[in-house]
Amino acid sequence: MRYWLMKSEPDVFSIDDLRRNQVELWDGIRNYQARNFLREMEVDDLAFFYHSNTQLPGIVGLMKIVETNVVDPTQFDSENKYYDPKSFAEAPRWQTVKVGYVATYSDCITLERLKQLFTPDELWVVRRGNRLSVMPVESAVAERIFAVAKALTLETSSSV
DNA sequence: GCCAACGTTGGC
DNA sequence: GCCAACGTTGGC
Repeated sequence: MRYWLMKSEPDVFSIDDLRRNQVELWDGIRNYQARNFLREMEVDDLAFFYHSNTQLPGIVGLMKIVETNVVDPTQFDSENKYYDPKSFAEAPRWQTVKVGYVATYSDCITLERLKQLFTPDELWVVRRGNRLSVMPVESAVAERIFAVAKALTLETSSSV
């Protein structure tokens, strides 16, 4: 089982939207490196949900991969923002996954916090100028993120 | 195949 | 809103 981090702009699609829908197709990825990671995903892999391009960027929750190698339908829809006229049904260029809601953390693990805790080699999202929206997270790093999430929850509940 | 121009991402 | 990073496009 592997761990991942996936970015989304909360104005477009947030952890609250995923909680409401429970399962969602992760569409619109049009970067080959990100797509290659999507292709590597397996059912039951876990992915951190990261809010980007927002007031308080950071990890806000957890999701699970529920279906893999899904052809992204938006590539064939000329009305869609993610339409790719160079992709053909016989050989679709863009595959993605369906994700399932697992949890929302009681507090956002902010980018600022992540930068304090992890080196750019450990967690790519803290790399300066990083634009990749889907990336792997090593197990040991994932475990440390889980520990931080747990500590935040305890902090919150004990301060009430 | 090189590289300048351009567009997008995303933190701040 | 600014701008650094960086992927993509297109002329040559």
